[in-house]
Amino acid sequence: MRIVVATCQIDYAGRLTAHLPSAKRVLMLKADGSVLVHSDGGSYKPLNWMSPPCTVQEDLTVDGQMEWTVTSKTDDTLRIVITEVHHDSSHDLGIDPGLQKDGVEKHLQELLAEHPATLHDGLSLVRREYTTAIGPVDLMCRDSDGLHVAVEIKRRGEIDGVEQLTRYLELLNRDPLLTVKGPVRGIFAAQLIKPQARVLAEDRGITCALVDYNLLRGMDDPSERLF
Amino acid sequence: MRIVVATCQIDYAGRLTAHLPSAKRVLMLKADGSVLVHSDGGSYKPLNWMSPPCTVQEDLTVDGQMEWTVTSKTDDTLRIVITEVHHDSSHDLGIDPGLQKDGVEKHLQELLAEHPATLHDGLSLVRREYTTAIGPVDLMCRDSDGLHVAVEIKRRGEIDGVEQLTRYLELLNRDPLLTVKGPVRGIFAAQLIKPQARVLAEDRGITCALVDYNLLRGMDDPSERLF
DNA sequence: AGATGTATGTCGCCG
DNA sequence: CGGCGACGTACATCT
Repeated sequence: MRIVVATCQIDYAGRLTAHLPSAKRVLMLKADGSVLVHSDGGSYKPLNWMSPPCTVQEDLTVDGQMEWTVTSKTDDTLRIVITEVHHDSSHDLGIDPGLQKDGVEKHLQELLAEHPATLHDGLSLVRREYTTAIGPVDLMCRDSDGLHVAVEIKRRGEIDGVEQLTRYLELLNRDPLLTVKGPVRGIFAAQLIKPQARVLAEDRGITCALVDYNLLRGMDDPSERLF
Repeated sequence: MRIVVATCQIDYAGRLTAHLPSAKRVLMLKADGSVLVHSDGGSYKPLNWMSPPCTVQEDLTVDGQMEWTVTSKTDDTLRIVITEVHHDSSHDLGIDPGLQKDGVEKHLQELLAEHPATLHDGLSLVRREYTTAIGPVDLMCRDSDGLHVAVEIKRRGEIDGVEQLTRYLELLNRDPLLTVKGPVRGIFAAQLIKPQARVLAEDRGITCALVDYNLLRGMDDPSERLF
């Protein structure tokens, strides 16, 4: 990792064209050749960047300015003209052990697969990621009467999630094997359900279920968790 | 902007929970208080971060390690325990003049609104952002026979864009005022059209039009442009 | 402030 | 490698 603080102006040409007027900025050159241009504000997104794989070529212009030309395989180019270098240092970071995540949709799905009855009394799991022609249903369950129940899980329940579940239900209810005892019902499960999504779901006869992640996690075997 | 290269371990708790084991990483502290944790790979996205507005509190643990606690208004927290500092420098960057972008969908739309005939011979503009109940049609045009033509513009033409135009056409073709002389046709215009999108569009009777951005820009009045 | 649509989105999974 | 969906999506724009 090389870190350069420099007064520079930048031109990017790729999917779009962009220009950065001359100013003092931070340039990060990662080991894989990727380049990030950061200012002192904004968010984690750089002003400009080049994703790997790419190559950096360092040149000197006729008037003695340093110029970097970053080129990707897809012909995107980032041209950085450096007027003044304020800082330049390199650091060997090694390979990062990586990030351990917890609490995303996949994890919610695992927990609900273990405890389907928290969604509706008497509910039991048939299959996780139940495959259909238009995509996998998060959880396929059966209630105490033997009726099938399709569960769509979201961290945040919005309208598109209800649409997704509606499409699944439409398809599933054409399957004679699943509808022997009656139609397949739907449960829309999320940690937070937006009012519009709730209205749409209930209008379509889909049950909404709020998921308490911390409660579920507490029910889970703590010895399996790292933290 | 403060840049620290340090051996550190990190815990994040917010919308999700995440943990980073001890390793050498680059920490960027921006003037607005935001913090970015970068490794030597990946893309422009940091391993972990905290978006502004947030505050950084610097402490010393009982065993003499440096510890940063970054807190946001929404109670997200990022805890960074630093074992060893390899580099630490601060730089006054000032306010960045900002990025000038060129070639995004909006700009394409402006250019095509000025030159609709490049999409199809004899085409003339009726209205940009033609409002319907399900959203605005990018360009509403009329051809040399007086038939209405709805144009959907994308930088990259993919299936969802075709779906969008299909929905518009379905609705527009129910309007007796627009269909006096015949049905409303569709043109799917993009700088690049993916094969699947092209197949779907043509199957639905939608014409595909590749847009040559540089050509259009050349037709445009150059005195209006900055570069 | 909330809803909507775009993004040089990126990332990961699965075929 | 392409398609598809999730993301701590971020971000701008409009209501």
